[in-house]
This record gives sequence, structure tokens and C-alpha cells, in this order.
Amino acid sequence: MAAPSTASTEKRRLILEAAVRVFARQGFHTSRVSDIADEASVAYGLVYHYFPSKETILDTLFLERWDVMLEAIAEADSSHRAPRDKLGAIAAFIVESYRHDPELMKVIIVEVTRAANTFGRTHLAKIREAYTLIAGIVARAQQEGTFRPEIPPEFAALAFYGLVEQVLTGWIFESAPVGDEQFDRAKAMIVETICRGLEG
Amino acid sequence: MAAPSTASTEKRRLILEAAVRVFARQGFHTSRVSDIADEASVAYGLVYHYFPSKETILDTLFLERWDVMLEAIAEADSSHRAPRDKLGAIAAFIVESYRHDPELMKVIIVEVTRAANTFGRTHLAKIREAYTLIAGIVARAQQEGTFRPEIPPEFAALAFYGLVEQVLTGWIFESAPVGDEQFDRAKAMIVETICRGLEG
Amino acid sequence: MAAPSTASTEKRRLILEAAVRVFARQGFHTSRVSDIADEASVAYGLVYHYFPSKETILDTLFLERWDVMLEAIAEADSSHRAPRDKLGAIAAFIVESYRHDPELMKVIIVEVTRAANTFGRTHLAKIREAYTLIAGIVARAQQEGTFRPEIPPEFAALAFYGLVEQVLTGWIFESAPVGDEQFDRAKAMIVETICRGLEG
Amino acid sequence: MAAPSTASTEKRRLILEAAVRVFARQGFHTSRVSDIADEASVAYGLVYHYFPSKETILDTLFLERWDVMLEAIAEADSSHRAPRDKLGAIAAFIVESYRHDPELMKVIIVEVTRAANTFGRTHLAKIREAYTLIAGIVARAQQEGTFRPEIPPEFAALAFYGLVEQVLTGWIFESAPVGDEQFDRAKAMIVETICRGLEG
DNA sequence: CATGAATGAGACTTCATTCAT
DNA sequence: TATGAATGAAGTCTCATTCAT
Repeated sequence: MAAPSTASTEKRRLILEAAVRVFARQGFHTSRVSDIADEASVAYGLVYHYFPSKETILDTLFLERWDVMLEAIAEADSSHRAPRDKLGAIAAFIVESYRHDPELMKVIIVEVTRAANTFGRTHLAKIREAYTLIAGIVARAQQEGTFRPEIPPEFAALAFYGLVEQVLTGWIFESAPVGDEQFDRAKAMIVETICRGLEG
Repeated sequence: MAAPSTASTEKRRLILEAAVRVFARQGFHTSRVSDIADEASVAYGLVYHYFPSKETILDTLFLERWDVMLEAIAEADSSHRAPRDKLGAIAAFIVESYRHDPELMKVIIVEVTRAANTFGRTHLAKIREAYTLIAGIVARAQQEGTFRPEIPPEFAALAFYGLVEQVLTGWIFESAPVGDEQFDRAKAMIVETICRGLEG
Repeated sequence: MAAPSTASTEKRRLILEAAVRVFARQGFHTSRVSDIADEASVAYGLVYHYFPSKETILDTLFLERWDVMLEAIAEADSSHRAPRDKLGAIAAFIVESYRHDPELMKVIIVEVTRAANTFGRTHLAKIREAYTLIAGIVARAQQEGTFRPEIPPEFAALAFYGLVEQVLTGWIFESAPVGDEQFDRAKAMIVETICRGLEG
Repeated sequence: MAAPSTASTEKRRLILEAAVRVFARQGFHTSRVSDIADEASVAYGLVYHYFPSKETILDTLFLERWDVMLEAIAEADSSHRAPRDKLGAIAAFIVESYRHDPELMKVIIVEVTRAANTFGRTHLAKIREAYTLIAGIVARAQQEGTFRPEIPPEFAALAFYGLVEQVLTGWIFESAPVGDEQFDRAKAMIVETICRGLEG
């Protein structure tokens, strides 16, 4: 018999992964808890054994992934690269996240990040952390003279992250699948568009 | 005494305006039709006399305003201004729309434009019209040599509109009220940020 | 200008006729008062000017026609025909009623006579008058020895009227239209079937 | 302790039986789903756990019982009795059905069989099966010379079933309760009335 | 841990009826 | 008479959550 803790974790993970597919397909509001249970091939009640509410599932999905992203941003910042390369690394990380698990990214963006009235509200502080980190990169680039000082760092962060999100949103609702080439071009263009505006 | 047709229109308008306030306050999904009726000081059933469904109210709100915006974009384009000024006019129009009726803009952005999974889906084509118009401006600027050709016009439109929307979203969820000065600075910074990246 | 009383009667009649078509098409429960007003090309409120409720319209339709039928039965009875011919005259009258205005008969049978739980309840006494009259014919035929005494007159009336109604119900829900020949054969067969069982 | 499958079936049956009582008392249209739940001492939602709609409950009630009746008719036909006795067996079966569970029969007749505009429509084909089986008995009786050929079998079936239904309808709406004697006399009279008309 | 039956509040929508003009 | 806007009660169905086993 497997260790209980392992077994429990497995089912929990199964439910989370099923939730991603269901939320991505139907949207959070239109997804029923039973849809998730069905998708996970798990009993209805088990969902409530692992999660106190439907909302918590979405929260978990968001927080798990968002923390990874915050770490990635922090790491990009801590490196000794040029500001443009730091932003490039961040853009690359997010784009790669989408390439790797588009459904999860769709859920996070559509149901949390952009659904600011509902869940975004709850996670506003967490979302802002990302802005703050990015703004920090810009601020330091301005101090060292790489970026010109006219644009406030917070505004630059807004522009940068806004563009990345917009690009992903475009892919999410595009009918045609996105190819590898587009992913790579996107990374370059995001950086090029924003940094040209920022660099002195 | 007002003409009957006017009276009927008045109530309809009353309901639309109440819906804006209610949707802005509670979000579409959390708003009950009875909330709208109460806010409009109107009987429950009257809402259904004028609108076949709760969804239609949101549709109406969106379409009315969005068409005005599309006209504004078209007009900005038709003028003989420099590309940067055209984009400036568009940014100014949207920012002014927010200054004039922040609740309506909040509803449109939060519940339609950004709620891509739900209503955005229905209005995707309409939303894309705006992107297409903006992309047209960029494309022509590239042809006449004012903008450099590296960035595809569609991508530029994404960046431009994405930034505008991001700025408004920021205001929408900011706790502190936004002052006149910020509105004007925002217009300038949006254009500055994007156009520096686009101009040759 | 027409005399008011005449005008009022005209509109009233218009509404009643429209109600027949609407009830026949959609059934009473599925018919909205607005459907009737639309079908009559008359303002919504006018229906309530002439009838205190939707139900009253059906009542009126039923009572008007049913009284005519009761008279026809009474008349058939008062004649000096043989019992078989009396029943034949009644069957003929009802079948001709259907031939002349199938929609009205459909409404009366489907929505009143057979809808015993709803409106039939209200009109039970009125409906029974017909049974009583028919039973009277049978009773007298038994007294004079034309019909044998074994079957109670009330039961005979049940059988007779039941068959007539069943035949009409068959036509009502038949997909194919009913031809003149069928009407005439039906009259004959109804009498033949029932009277053979009754005659000594 | 009962097996789970049995328990679940029990509640379902409880709801069906409650529905019979409620429909018989108030009529289908006037019965609310909450009335059924209350009558069954069951939570509102459980009704929808077992049945997708209020209508389905009525459908189930009708189909379950009607199929039993179709079998009874088929069985009566397959026996080697005289045609008159076959019809007698059918009449007896239906009358006994009423004696055994008058509320269920009331619901089936009043709300389905006679409510031809609403549910009858849905079950028309099923209802006609009964007519067809009965017509078959008559047709064969005519071929073997027991019944005379003048009356078309379909018409005879109409008369027979129409009379049975009419008799039950009479009981259903009679204020006084029906005694055992009446049940038995009814069986005899139905057969007597119809068969005298059919026999050569 | 696992199951799925049981609970019940909640919200949309319909529509008969009333009323002001 | 005539109009159609206004009212609001009523009822179906959904579904997140709880609970007994």
C-alpha cells in the first residue's frame, strides 16, 4: 500500500489538473464542481475533501503558478544582465509558460488576472507584486542611466506587462494554433517595442 | 407632459444607467436583475419589458459605447495629423471617456473587453475592429516612412491598445481617486512609450 | 361614426375569434393574452376591457357554443322521430359543428370538455346537461320499448357522447385533413355502433 | 441496512408516488415541484436529482403504467378466448387498474391521455398502440366471422376505448365514491354495449 | 480516503393583471 | 374606447455545499 500522504497528493493533483482543463474549456463561472470531478474521474465529494470550495481550486491554481513567475522575475533581476535582457528573460519565461501549458495560462489570465472584478480583487496584491518587481528593474535601469528617466517606472511596468498579457490574450482567443516561430518572434517584439520607448 | 415615446425611452435609459452603476459596483455575475430594478426605482418586470435578458443589457451598454469609440478612432485616422498625433487623439478620447463616465468604462472593460471568455467572446469581432483600425494607422505610417517597418502593424496595435486598457484597469482598481493631472500625464505617456518604439 | 354599442361588439367578437385561433394553435395554457391581442390586431389592454380575465374568454367561447348544442339536442328530442334518428340528428349536429368551425370545436373539446381537471371542473354541470338530455332520449326509448332496458340510460349517454368526442378527438390530432366523405360516414357509424347495442 | 442502490431507488419511488397524489389532487399545471417534494418529505433539489424536469415525472408515470396496459392487451389478445371475452378482459384490466390505484389512473387519463394538446401530443404514438392492438382484435374477429364487417376495426377500437375512458372519467369526477358493485357492472356493460353493436 | 445522495437558497424569466393617459 | 407601459407574484431549474455511510 502506498503511503497515504502520497496517494492523497496524487488525487489532489488529479483534481487540480482536471480543473485546469475544465476552467479553460468552459470558464470558471460555467464550470460545475461535478464537471471537475467527472474530468478527474473522481467522486463528487472528493473534490470537497481536498478543497473547501470551488473558488479555492482556482486560487490554488493561480497562486502556485504566480509564485513560480515571481521567482522567475526575481531571478532575472538578480542576474547581471542588461535591463533589456532582464525584461527579455521575463517575457521569455511567460511566453514559455504559455507554450508549455497554454490551458493553465489561459485560466490564470482570463479567470484571475483579467477578471479583476471577481478574483483579481482577491489577488490584487499578489498581482501587483509582479508589477513592483518589474518597476524595480526599470527604476534601477534609470538610475544607472540605461533607461531615460521621463517614464515613471510603474508606468513602464504597466506597459510591459500589459503588452505581454495582450499578446497571450491574442493567442488564447485566436482560432488558429500558434506555431513555434510566433512564440520566438513575440518575445523579441515585446522587448523591442517596449525598450525602444524606454532606452535613452 | 412628455410624449409617450419619450417617456418610454426615459425609463429604458433609466434602466441602462442603473445597470451601469450596479454592474460597476457588483460585477455582472453578482448583479441580480432585481438589483437593477431597485437601483432604477422601477418594477422588476419593466426591465424585461425593455430588454429580453440581463445579458442584453450589458450588450447594449457595450455596443452603444464601443460604436462611439470606433467612430472616434476612424475620425482620428481621417484627419491629416501625424501618426503620433492620431494615436494621441485616440488615447485622449479613451481617457476622456473614462474621466467622463468611469463606471461605464469600468463595466465595458472589466465585464466585456477583458471578460474574454464570457461576453468578450460574443463581441470579439467588434473588439477586433478597433485593433484593425489602429493597425491601419500604423501600417500607413510605415508606408510613408514615419514609423519603422520592423514591428508588424497588428502587433503595434496590440501594444497600443493593451497599454491604454492596462492604464484604465489600473485606475479602475486603484483605491485612491484619480486626479485631472494624472489623466493628462497618462495620455502623454501612452503615446510617448509606444511611439518611441515605433518611430524610426 | 358607428353606434358605440356596435363598434364595441365588433371588437369583442374580433377578440373572441382571435382567441379561438390562438387557443387552437397553442393550447390555452401556452397562449398569452398578448398573443390574442396580436392575433386580433388589437391593443393589449383592450382585451381586458371586454373580458375580466383570460379564463373568461375561454368560458365565453365554451358557453356560447355549448348552449347552441344543448338547444340542438333538445330540439332533436322534441321532434317525433325514432330514437335512432334523434341520436343521429345529434351526432350530425356535432359533426357538422366540427366541419364548420374545427378550431372552435378543438378548443372546446381539448381545453374544456376533456380538460376536466381545470375548466371542465367549472363547467361540469353544464357538460352534464348534455348527458342528461341524451339519457332522457334513451330512457324514453326504453319506456316505449324501442330500446331494451338492460343498459342504464346514463350509461348509454356516456357511450354515445364518449364515442362522438373520441371521433372528433381523432380528427383533431390526425395529421391528414378530414374529407367530406369521412364526416358523413362517421355520423352513420356512430349511430350504428351505439344503437345496435341499445336496440332490443 | 439496505444496499445503496435500493436506497436510491426508494427515494425515487417515493417521489413518483408523491407526484401521483399531488397531480391527482391539483392537476399537473397547478402542481409545483415543491409540492411534490413536500408530499414526499424530501428536499426540493432531490426531485431534480432523479428527474430532469417536472414533465419527466409525468412521462415516467404514464409510460410505466401504459406499458403494463399494452402488455395486458397483448396478453388478452393472445389467449384463445372469444373476441367478446378478449375485450371483456381488457375492460376488466383497466377497470381493475382504476380500482387498485384510482389516483394514478386519474393522472394518466386526465393529464396525459385526455390532455391531448399538451402531453398527449408527446405520447400520441404510444397511446395509438393501444388502439391498434384493440383494432387488431376486432379485425381478426371480423375475419373469422364473429364480428360483422360493416364497422371498420379502427372505428370499433375508438368506440371501445372511448367508452372505457368515458366511464373512468365519470368516476373520476363523480363526487360520491364508487363501490365494488359498480366496477363489476361497468365491465359487463362496456362489453355488452360495444359488442352488441359489433357482433353479427 | 472515498462516494454520491441530499439539501435548499438563489436567480432568471414569464405573464396575468392593473393603471395612467 | 383604446393604448401599451408598469407591476410583481410565481415557479422552474441550477448548483455549491453538506452529510451519512
